Amino acid sequence: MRLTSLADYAVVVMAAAARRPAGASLSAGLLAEETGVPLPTAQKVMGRLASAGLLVSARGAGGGFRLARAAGGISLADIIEAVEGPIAMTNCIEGSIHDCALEGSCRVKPHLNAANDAVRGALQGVSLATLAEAK
Amino acid sequence: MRLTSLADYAVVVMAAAARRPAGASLSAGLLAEETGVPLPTAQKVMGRLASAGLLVSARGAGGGFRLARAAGGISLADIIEAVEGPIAMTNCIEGSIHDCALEGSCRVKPHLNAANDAVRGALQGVSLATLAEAK
DNA sequence: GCAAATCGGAACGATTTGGTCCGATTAGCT
DNA sequence: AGCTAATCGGACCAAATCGTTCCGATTTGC
Repeated sequence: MRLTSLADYAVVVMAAAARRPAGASLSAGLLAEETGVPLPTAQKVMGRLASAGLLVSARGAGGGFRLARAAGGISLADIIEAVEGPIAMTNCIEGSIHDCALEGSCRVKPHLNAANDAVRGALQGVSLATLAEAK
Repeated sequence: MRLTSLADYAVVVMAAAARRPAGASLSAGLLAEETGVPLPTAQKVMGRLASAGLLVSARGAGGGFRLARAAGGISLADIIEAVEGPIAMTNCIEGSIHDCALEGSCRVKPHLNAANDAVRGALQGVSLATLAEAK
């Protein structure tokens, strides 16, 4: 139940981006310097955020990133899923993966499913706009 | 945001133990056979559950494990913490660890703290008695 | 006193993760 | 129009964690 360092960095970077004027072009170098995240790591993180559709990227000189949606429309769950993959406490909750030998006779799966929804709901309730607030 | 396989197995084993009459002596071999969890893995998991205080163990022939408390007094969060360690989404939330270079100037930490409490609350709200129900 | 059964901890291999680097692409300037 | 500089995108490699297995310590029952 711990999120990876990359996801942690992703939250920090996204919050920094949300504090900037909307529509401005943010380079990975700029946000890395502002947040203190090492540049190569920031590049990797922002790349994943872009391919997940949370950031839109522009290549070449003068390029960079910008938020794909308003900060209020991006949730903490979105950011975590962009970097870590689907939020599923167990493999058997993800629809496509069935590598659990106990599946079929497992008695606890439905309960875990409910718990997973509760956790996911808690993370979906936190918007990027909130994360960017001064506190 | 995915729990490890060991924690997953721990939930399955604990639910199986809770379905048995309270006070009975359950050996690792018995629960392994009943749940389908490989025996060596079940041993390791139950060892951790015992040292965390969720199970009490008795050594020697005729020994085994039994629940330390009633099933209603054990939460899903307890089981996960016994196997995985404290539920803390980021290192900086755990009090004793301070290996984040951003700490001190980090703007998002208080918000993550609130999110962490929400997740933890969702897991504490699920009791082992519920998990042991037929569905 | 002996033997069987069970827990406890240590060691190994595999998978995932985190970090770094170099190539592809595009705008802006000369 | 060509060139240069800046920036993203993907591939590669080291490190840590996780999962599994095995063997030794301990205790009851005969």
